[in-house]
Amino acid sequence: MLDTVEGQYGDLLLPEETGFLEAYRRLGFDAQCLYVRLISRVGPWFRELRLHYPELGAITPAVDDLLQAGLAEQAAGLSVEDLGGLCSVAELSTLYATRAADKASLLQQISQVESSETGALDTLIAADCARVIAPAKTDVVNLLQLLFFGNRRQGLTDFVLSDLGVARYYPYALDRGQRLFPRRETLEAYLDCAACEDQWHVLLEQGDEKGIRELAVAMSCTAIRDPAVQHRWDRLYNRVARQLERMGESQLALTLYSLSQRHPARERSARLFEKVGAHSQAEQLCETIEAQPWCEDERDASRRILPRVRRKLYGGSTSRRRDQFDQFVLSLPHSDVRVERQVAQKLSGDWQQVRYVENQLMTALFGLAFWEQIFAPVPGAFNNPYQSVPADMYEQDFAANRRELLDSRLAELSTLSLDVELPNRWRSYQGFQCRWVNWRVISEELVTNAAAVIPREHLLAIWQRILFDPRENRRGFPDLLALGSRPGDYQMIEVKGPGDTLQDSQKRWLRFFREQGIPAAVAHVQWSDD
DNA sequence: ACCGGTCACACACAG
DNA sequence: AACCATAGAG
DNA sequence: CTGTGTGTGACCCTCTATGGT
Ligand SMILES: [Mn+2]
Ligand SMILES: [Mn+2]
Repeated sequence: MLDTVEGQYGDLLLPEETGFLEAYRRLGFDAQCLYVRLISRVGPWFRELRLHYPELGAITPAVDDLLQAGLAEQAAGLSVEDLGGLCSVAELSTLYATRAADKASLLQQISQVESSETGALDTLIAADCARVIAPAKTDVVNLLQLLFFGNRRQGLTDFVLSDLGVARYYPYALDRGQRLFPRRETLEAYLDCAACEDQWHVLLEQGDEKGIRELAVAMSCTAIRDPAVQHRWDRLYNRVARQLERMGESQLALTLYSLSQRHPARERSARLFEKVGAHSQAEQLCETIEAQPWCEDERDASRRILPRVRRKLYGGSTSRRRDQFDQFVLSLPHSDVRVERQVAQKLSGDWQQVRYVENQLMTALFGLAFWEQIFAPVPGAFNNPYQSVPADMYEQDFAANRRELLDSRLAELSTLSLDVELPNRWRSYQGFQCRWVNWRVISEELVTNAAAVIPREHLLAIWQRILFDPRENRRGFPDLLALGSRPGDYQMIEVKGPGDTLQDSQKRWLRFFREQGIPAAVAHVQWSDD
């Protein structure tokens, strides 16, 4: 990891960071291993006496090595809480010759005895005849990890899971010359946003409303953001503003939403305008939205809000035509089994098979059909070898960034036999991590059957719509897929129990299916026993 | 980004 | 003794 | 009746040693 980061980002490392690289490389092998062990554990403090790593030989020289290199530090004091983390109840009882009902009260007693943090530490060191240490420079390691992975979620465990084969990643071409952080300033901008996110999480967890307001004000003061991290800020704006809404801080929420260029900022703003009685502003914003919606979900929301607002402004009534979908009603008894399963069971006599697949099947077929395009080496798409999807998978320009690739693949798919091609793809890629394919659920048999029965034109239409907006259109598929034995003999069925209604994403797919002549229906369940 | 985000769904409430 | 949560491991 | 908001549960390597209650 260090070599990769140095190669890719060596020029924008600070002296402390290059210093870390040198110091680590100068360590003996055992000390290097120990350092990795320590930073992988909770800590921060460790009793040297309790470090058992048979593969490392003696611990003491390794610790000496780390201390000398400045990659570990000795404790100068220990809070009673930290002491409790390092010692079991039995050990504490012996150390302080006391007993107590539970660990908490034992520590309570100890805090009476120990007047200072050095006291607790000295007691422990005297008993252990060994040091208490913590790994140092962990913040530098975090930074290097960020540079390696391009995100803050992944870390050393991803190496292990990959080595073990628990997670296998498709060997896509990775261009380390393409940098997520071209300059130090980009990195710093990312870290600024990250710090703000952390602060937000803390405040939210503490329910600190005053702190949240202050954070919001601070966020709204810096309006100029590095474009490379703008969408990160937008996500944070939306989250904080949503919380401000709940706190009744409409104005502050509106300010943050106005800085965000990410759904649902405008939808929420329109709702807020309506709520505070600024109907003409709500109207204006809805008109803006409908002139150029950021996504279909936003457009749908606006179409609900705008007529309502206009009614309030100008009176009158506008009748909205309701969606009409193919539907039927089923009577079922109450049961522990999910309604979807019950309906599948009930319908199974009419079909070859009825599968409860929800979003999983169509997304999987999409993933299999466009695997090579998804994993194509588009600049910036892959920052590390452990990704299950390109970085821009859910961005608006995913398809635009791969236009030619996708077009030629679409042309291929319109001539290939899909009931051969899709199972072939399944076998080629089986087990490789891909966000579109849940291998646990999608069997080769299911892919084969689906591809044999669902007409090519239907699949192509569905895939085109997914490509149009991969973020939104990967959800909302009906619960059930009923397959017959002949091409074209199938139906998708959305099950609705009593009190459940179609969601916007579900309506959008159902409307699309209706337009395309794709067989789909809604099964309304009523309880037969009440 | 510190077990969170995403999805489907049940339920409550307002008009 | 039975049970549960957690950390650490590959 | 519709449109909303809110809260719940399931799902994301898996096994085991340890320690606490
Ligand atoms: Mn469902
Ligand atoms: Mn359903």
